[in-house]
Amino acid sequence: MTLERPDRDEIDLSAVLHALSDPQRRRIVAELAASEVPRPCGSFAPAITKSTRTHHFRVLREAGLVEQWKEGTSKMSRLRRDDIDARYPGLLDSVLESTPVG
Amino acid sequence: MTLERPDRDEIDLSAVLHALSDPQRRRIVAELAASEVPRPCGSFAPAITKSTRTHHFRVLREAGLVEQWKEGTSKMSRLRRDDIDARYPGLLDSVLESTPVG
DNA sequence: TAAATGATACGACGATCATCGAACTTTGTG
DNA sequence: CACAAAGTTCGATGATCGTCGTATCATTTA
Repeated sequence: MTLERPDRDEIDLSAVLHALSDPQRRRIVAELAASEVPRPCGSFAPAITKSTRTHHFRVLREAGLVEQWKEGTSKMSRLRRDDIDARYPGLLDSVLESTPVG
Repeated sequence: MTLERPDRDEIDLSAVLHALSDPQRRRIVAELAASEVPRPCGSFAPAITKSTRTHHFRVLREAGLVEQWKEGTSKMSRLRRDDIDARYPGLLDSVLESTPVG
C-alpha cells in the first residue's frame, strides 16, 4: 500500500529542482541513493525534528523523488531513481555527484 | 567591466537549483543557451515586468549561472556554461533538455 | 541641454518556506 | 490494557520569494 505520489509523466521539473535545492532534502536523497535497502524515515537526518523531517519527506514524495509505504510503525522510503532518470536523464546523477552522503 | 559574481569554485549547488526551480528563470537560461550572441536583458521574458526581470537576472547572476556587463544603456548577459559544466557536470544539460525555449 | 532608452532601487503585497513544539494517532509489545 | 515507538497534524514564527508600480539613475541621441 503505497502513499499517493505523482506518476512518472507528471513529475514536474520545478518541483524536483525546488525539492533538491534544500540541503537537508538533498542529504536525504543522497543517503537514500547510497543505501541498498529501504530505511525508515527516522534513520535520516537525525539533526532535525521529527515534524521537520515529515515535512521534508512530504516535499520529496509530492515532487516524485521518493516513494513511501508504511511498514509496522515505521514509514519506509525508496528513491524513485528509475522514474527520475527516465524523465530527466542525468539530473539526479549530476546532483548526487556533488552531494556528499556524510 | 563585469558585474560581481561568484567564482567557479564558489558556485553553490543549492543556489543553482533554487535559481533553476523558477520557470521564468529557466526560460531565460534556455533562451541564453540557445542564442549565439549575448543579448540585452530586455529581450527576454517579455511577459513580466522590468523590475521582476531585474530581480530574476540578479538571482541568476548571484547563483553563478549568468555573467553580466554593461554596454551602453543595455546590460548584456551570457550563460556561464563552461563554469557550470565544470562544477556540476551534466546538470545544465539535463535541465535544458527538459526546458523548451519557446 | 533635453528627451528617450534600458535598467535599478525601493517599498509593498500576498504566498510560500523551513523550522519548531506540543498534542495526537497508529502500531506493536509487555 | 497500558506502554512505548514512529510519524502525523496543527498552529506559530521568522525568513524568503515572486511580482508589481513608481521613482530614479546612467547612457545615448536629437
